[in-house]
Amino acid sequence: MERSLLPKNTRRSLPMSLLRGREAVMSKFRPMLARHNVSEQQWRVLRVLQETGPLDASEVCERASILAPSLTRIIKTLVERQFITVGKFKGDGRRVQLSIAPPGTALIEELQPERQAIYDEIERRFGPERIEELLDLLEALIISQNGMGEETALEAAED
Amino acid sequence: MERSLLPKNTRRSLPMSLLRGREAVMSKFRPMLARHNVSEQQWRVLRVLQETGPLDASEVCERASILAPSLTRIIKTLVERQFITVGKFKGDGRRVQLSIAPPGTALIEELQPERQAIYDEIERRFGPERIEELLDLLEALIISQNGMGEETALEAAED
DNA sequence: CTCATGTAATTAACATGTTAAATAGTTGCG
DNA sequence: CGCAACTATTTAACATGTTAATTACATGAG
Repeated sequence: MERSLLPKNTRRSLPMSLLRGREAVMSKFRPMLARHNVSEQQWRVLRVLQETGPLDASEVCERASILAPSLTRIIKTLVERQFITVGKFKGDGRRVQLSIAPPGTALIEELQPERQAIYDEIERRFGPERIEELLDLLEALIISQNGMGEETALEAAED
Repeated sequence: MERSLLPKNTRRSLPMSLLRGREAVMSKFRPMLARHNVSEQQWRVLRVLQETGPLDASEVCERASILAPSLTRIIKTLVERQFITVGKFKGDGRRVQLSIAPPGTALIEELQPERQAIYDEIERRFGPERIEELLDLLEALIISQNGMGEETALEAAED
């Protein structure tokens, strides 16, 4: 059976489409975050800590899809603004324990209604069923490509 | 009919899933680009110019999903490496005309086989039909959210 | 023609992405 | 115990994302 050729044009490219799709969604949330002087990434860190409870930095990186050097910088600003606290991780002196602080929780709760409204509008335009379909496909995509994440397909194909 | 609530957790969030999906795919291409000292964004500029022919900067921004200030910097490095050339745009002194140069074309052609192999591997793991499904859904998502791109859903809902 | 307005590109300033290297603490083996 | 190898985090250096301001040119109303 024949393999597909590469995407003919950049409009039909998977990385480009994922990027533009993300931008289409995030452009709705960005103004809200900007009004509260919180970056996307800072917001993701807050949400992860709120949702999961105290975590070490590596876990936050994993769950928020942020690289460790970026997180180091983000931690500084979030601590300065008292949205999170940094403590020692019990039993391993290398790790740091990150926890959300009351002002962080307050911010999340304050933004909750507007987040809901934005999400509703996105859902209304795109359709609730298609959102679920898309989330399912994305999850399947991620699972299908994981393992040997950083080696090239060429190397994998040479096994 | 009831509206859906916000995604319970960050794993099922549309922006996060799109980000992780893109990362899952790009991690396969990144090593190839790194070996040739080309960034993702530089590569997108080259591909757009190769595919479409000479364009002004705004068009490249649009097609490559790169903001104008980033493109200004990228142009400098691509010109230094002689991958593109910058000329005057006929009939409008504000615009610049970007064109791919022979070394740029050569790079794209040189990488073509490896790109194909990587793409084939991604397709093999995820499934050709699901790739098309995903691309269709992403296109529909983008179309559904466009127009009033930078206003908030709250404002849109207040009409 | 002229000036106010609008647009394309650049610059500025700061946050984040990204890879490599450095630091500090941990673990296991002899 | 003592050291080699490993792991978590940080730092460094540079590219890009992002918004606001600036510059240069274009356009249209009067």
